[in-house]
Amino acid sequence: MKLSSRSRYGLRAVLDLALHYGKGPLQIRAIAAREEISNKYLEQLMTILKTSGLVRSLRGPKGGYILSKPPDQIKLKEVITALEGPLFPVECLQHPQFCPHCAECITRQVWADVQEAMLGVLEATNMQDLVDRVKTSENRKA
Amino acid sequence: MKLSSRSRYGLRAVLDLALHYGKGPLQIRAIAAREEISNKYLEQLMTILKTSGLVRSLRGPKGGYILSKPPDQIKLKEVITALEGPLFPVECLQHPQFCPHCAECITRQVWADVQEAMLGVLEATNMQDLVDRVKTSENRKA
DNA sequence: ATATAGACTATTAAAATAGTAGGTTTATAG
DNA sequence: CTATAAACCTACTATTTTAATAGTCTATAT
Repeated sequence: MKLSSRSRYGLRAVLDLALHYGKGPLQIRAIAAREEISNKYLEQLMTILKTSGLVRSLRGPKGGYILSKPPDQIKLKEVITALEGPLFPVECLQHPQFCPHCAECITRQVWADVQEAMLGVLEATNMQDLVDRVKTSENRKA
Repeated sequence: MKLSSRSRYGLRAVLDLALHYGKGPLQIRAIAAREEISNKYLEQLMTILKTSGLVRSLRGPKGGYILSKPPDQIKLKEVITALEGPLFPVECLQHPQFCPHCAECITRQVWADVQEAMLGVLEATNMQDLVDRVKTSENRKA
């Protein structure tokens, strides 16, 4: 029941982009350095995020990546789903035919409750919320 | 972010034991047949549950497994933790030294929120709750 | 032109997962 | 006392996923 590094790194990269929203593109190299992720691995994550439509890329010198929407319009759920795939704790919630017991399975209801609890958090929070948290935490420090 | 089959099967096995609580031991063969799990694989799961103290075993003919406490004293969290290991969506929540950014990491707070939401469900529900749900769902059918 | 930066394709080492196989021990029923 | 039922124990294995790494190709700003 662990999240992949893909999602951990990816969310940090998106937060980095959100912190720079409106200030031009960020390069992989810069993000990777700040977040201490391998250049090449981050490249793959950015490709995933680009395919999902969350970020846009600009090629060539002075290129890089930008968010395709303002941070307050990006729910965490979108980011994590893009990176991690559909957020089902068990296969049978997504594909009932996966298990012949689905119709009457009581444990399946439990997993539905768990899923709902998780999604509740990820739908209630957007990238701007995280940006704000970063800024207040930086003020506290200063 | 998927639960292992270990946990899915294991919880179903524990629920099976809970449904028969007080009526003597259940054999692996019987549980495996009802839940459509391989005998040998279920055997491993029962060993895990036994090591964690959730079930007790009786050897020899007419032996089998029983819950070591009444169903209303077994929270789902105990069962899942026994099978799945500690329920941390990211390593750095459990071991802050895992990542050098932990102190100031805002995404880490998100994962803490997600964890709290999940654990909320798993701590609020016990095995007797599931037994009750099975019984009401059976009554509805009849 | 040329340097910069993303895009694409392939490979890989390590770990986890979901089993399978087969023999050993223990307790009970007859 | 002996046959048998059942848990117990050790080992193996095929598959998948993960987290990268490597190298080449393409677009573009200056």
